[in-house]
Amino acid sequence: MTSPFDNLTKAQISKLYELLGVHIYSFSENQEILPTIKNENIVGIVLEGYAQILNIEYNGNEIIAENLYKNSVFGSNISLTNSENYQIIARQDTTVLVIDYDKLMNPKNLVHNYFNVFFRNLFDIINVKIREKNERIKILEKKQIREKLLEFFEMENKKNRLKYIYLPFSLKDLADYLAVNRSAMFRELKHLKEDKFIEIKDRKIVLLYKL
Amino acid sequence: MTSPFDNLTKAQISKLYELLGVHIYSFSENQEILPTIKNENIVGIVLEGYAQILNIEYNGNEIIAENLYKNSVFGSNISLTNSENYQIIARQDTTVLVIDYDKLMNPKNLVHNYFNVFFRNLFDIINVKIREKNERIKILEKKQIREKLLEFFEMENKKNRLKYIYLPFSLKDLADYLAVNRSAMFRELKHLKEDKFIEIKDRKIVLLYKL
DNA sequence: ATATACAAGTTGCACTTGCACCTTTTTGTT
DNA sequence: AACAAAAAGGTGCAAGTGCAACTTGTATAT
Repeated sequence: MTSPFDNLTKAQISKLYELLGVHIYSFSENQEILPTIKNENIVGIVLEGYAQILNIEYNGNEIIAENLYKNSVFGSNISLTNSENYQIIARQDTTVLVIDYDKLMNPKNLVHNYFNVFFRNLFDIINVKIREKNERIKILEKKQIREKLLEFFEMENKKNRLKYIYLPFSLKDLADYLAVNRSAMFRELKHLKEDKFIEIKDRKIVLLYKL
Repeated sequence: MTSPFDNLTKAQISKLYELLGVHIYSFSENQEILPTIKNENIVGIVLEGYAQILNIEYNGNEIIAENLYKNSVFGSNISLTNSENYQIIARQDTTVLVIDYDKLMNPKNLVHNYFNVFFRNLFDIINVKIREKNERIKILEKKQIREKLLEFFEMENKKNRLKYIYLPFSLKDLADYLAVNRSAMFRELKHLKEDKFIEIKDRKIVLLYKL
């Protein structure tokens, strides 16, 4: 997993900070990140901690648009839609580095090798993000909960090639990820158990049809 | 809209081609693109024409994963999932430039300014792609067809700020984009008309609630 | 002018899902 | 140990949706 500062020395990172005029902000747990500069064109990098991007719907519903872990990259041109109806919340004490997008894209930067190394790292991180989004879309396109679940199992299974998968989050969060009603998903999981497709023990799901 | 070769002279593009050892392939209408090198780690750029990435489901269903127009960038690490169940089909006579991903990411490239300019263009193009995918996800997360439609209208409306939108594609394609059954979507459009939310004339949809 | 192909539009019906409202189990806190 | 809070698990029911099977409209080609 690439980090934004891979292959850069401390001295180069300092120079990079200066070149891009970065700002570093710290937020405590449950604090809103970047409420004031939200509508500006920025790129953020999570240096420490854990935060979430939430989409806020007209009815007040909050949907987790993205999880931001250490080294995650986000920003108006990267992970956010052009809408204003979102919020970024620190879920732990979190440190964020903020770069002005125009400064990042300034062609003059390209003469500095340390910048180009950094930029290449960003490219790599963003590519991973696209792959994740493609996976989610492929699941959400499925019309039935059973199909969504099986597609999800298939994808998780491809990552470790075992006959079972470990959920990286709670079943409740899985329902959100699949964008289906939680109890409807539970019902479908029960049917899958009854049909001997799967067995569930806590967060371990055994894929019986893979045996 | 950024193209991969913005701000590069013909001479620089030649040097770039040499540096990256690019290959250029031509495909005729309805021909499959890259059937042989599909599983290799590549980045493709559409130089001319129009193609589509199709996800192929276990039951043979084909879902349009992405439209590739001129200057679109695609590839195993960019727009494709890590599955093998997809196909890229030329919908017109199409010319594609292919770069080996490892060659693209070779740190030695970073000493060449023309490479860095090119790389920056790719970054820009890919960011647009992420924004598009975020928009689609935001729509697909909605549980009801009506909500999906209204979210779609909202997003299209934000792009031109008028009281109506022009569909960029057919209603059939809209149903695919929203990942819902076509006739169920028609039914819901009819309800929206009956409820005086919208009026439809061909591909022009008037948003009555915006008036 | 006729045939062909495809998008648009419609309808009935069975099945799936969301939702509201429960209970039980697990987890964390004082 | 007692309590609160959250996750897991469950159920009835109404509403929504997918699907199949149509009709109508429109454009293109022969």
